[in-house]
Amino acid sequence: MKKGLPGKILNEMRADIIRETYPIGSRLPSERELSEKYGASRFAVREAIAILAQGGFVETHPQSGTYVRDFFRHGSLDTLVQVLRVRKAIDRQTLESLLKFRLITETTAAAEAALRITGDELEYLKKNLEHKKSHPGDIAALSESDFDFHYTIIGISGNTISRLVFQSFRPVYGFFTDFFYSIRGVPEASLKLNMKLLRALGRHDAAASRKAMEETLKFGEKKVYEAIRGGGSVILLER
Amino acid sequence: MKKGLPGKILNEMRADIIRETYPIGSRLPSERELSEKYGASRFAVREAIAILAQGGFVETHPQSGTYVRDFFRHGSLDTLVQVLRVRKAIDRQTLESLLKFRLITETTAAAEAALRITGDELEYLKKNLEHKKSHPGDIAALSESDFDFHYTIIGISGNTISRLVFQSFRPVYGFFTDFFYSIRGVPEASLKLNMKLLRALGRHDAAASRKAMEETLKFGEKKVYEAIRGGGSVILLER
DNA sequence: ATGTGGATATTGGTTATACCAATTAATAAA
DNA sequence: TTTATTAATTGGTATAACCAATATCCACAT
Repeated sequence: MKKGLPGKILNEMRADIIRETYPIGSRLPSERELSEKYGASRFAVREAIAILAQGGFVETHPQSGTYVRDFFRHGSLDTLVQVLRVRKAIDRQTLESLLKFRLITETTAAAEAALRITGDELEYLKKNLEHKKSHPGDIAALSESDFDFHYTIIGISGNTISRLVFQSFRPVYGFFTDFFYSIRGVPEASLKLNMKLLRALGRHDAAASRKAMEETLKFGEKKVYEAIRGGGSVILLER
Repeated sequence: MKKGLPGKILNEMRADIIRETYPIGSRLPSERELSEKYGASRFAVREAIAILAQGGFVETHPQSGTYVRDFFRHGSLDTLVQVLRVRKAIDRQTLESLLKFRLITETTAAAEAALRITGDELEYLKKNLEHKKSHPGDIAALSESDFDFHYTIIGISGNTISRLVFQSFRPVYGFFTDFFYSIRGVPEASLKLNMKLLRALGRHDAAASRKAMEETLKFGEKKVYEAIRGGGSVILLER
C-alpha cells in the first residue's frame, strides 16, 4: 500500500470512486480544488491521480479534466480486489465465479502437487494443520493458515499463473475465511478434510488428492451458500 | 499506458528494472540524479516511481533510497505481463503453466457457454470466424480475431474471474498468436477447429463444446511445442 | 432570435526552488 | 579503537509560476 500523504489521498479518492460518490463518467474536481479539499499540495494529488489512472479507475484529458472510467469494464483482477476491499460486499455472480474458478484450478493443482510434493513440503503442510489444530477458536489464525495451506499447494503444483491469481486475492481472502470459520462446526470439519487431502498428497496419489481438494472446496461452498441463503444479490463480507 | 513525460520515464525505468540493469535489491539512483539523467524535473521522476512502487517493482525507504523489489515474488499477474512485454521471452515453466491454465479454464468456459449462449452471441462468433476466413494471410487480423473469439466465449460463460484473468493477458496475447498463425497450415486447421466449436455451441451441447475447445487448445499446444523444440529454457516471442 | 468568432478563464503538464526530517557517512574527540 | 558529533544526502512536501490546449461565454453580425 502507498504510504504518506499521497497514499491517504489515493485511498480516499479511490473509495469515493468505488462508492460512486464520483459516478462513472463524471469529471473529478480540478487538481487545484482537490488539493484544497485535502489540504495538500497539487503534487500529492497528482501522484494519487497517476496511480488511479494506472489502476484503470480514471483517465485524464489534458486541459479538460480527469474522468472516472468504467473500472469494471477496463479493470483487471487487482481492480476487482480493490473494489471488494472497499465495498466489503460481493455480488452473487462474482461469488459464484470465484468459487467455480477455485474448484477447477485448485483440484487440478492438488493433482499436480501430489506428483511433485517433497518431504519438506509435506512437513510444512503438516505443521500448518497442526497450527490450525492448536488454535481452534482463533479465527484470524485459522484464516491465515487456510490461505497459506491452499497457496502452498498451488505453489507446489508449479503453475505460475494459478499462483499469481491466487496471490491477487490475498488482500480480501480473509473476508471469506473469517466468515467461513465463524460458522459452527466448520473449523473441525474443515481440518478433517484438510488432513484427508494431506494424506493423499503424502501418498502421491493424484486422483485422491484431486478428490480430497474437491471435497474441501465443495464443503466450503455448501456452508457459504447455506449461510447466505436468501441474502439477496449482494452478499456482505463484513462480520 | 501512462502518457507524457512521466510515462516515458516510467517505461524506461521499468524496462531497466526488468532487464536487471538495476538488479533486484539494488538501490536506484537518487531522485535528483534520475531527474538529471532523464532531463526532467524531480516530480516527473517521483510520479514514475510512485507507479513503479504501486506495481510492486520498487519500494521506497525515506531518507535512504528507492530499492528494486523481487517483483516475481511480490508481483501480480499484471507484473508478469509487463515482464513478458519487455523481455519478449517466456521461460518454459511459465509457458507450460499458461497453456495448462488455459486448458482447464477455457474448456470449462466452453461447456458453460454452450448452456448460456444466445442467438446474437452465436451470430457475433460466426462473424468473427467469417472475418478470419476472409483474411487468411493477415496475421495481425487473425491474432486479433483469435483473442476476440476466446474472450467472447469466456464472457458468455459468465465467469468474471476467468474473464479478468484472460483480459490481463491481452497486451501480450499477440506475441503468442502472431507466432502461432505464422506456422504453415495453422490458420486453416485452426479455423476448422473453431468452426467445430461454434457448431457445438450452437447445439447447446456442453460436452461437445468442451471437447472441441480442448481440441482447439491442444492443437495449439502441439504446434507451439513442435516449433520451439530444443529451444532451451527461455522461448523468444519475437518474430 | 440565432448562429458565429474570438477573447478569456480554466485545466492538466511541467519546471524551479526551497525547506523539513531522518538517515548515513565522514569527521573529530575520547 | 571506539564513541560522539557533525555534515551531507535522501525522500516527503509545499509554494509559485508558466505553458498550451480546451471550454466557456459574450459581443457581434446575420
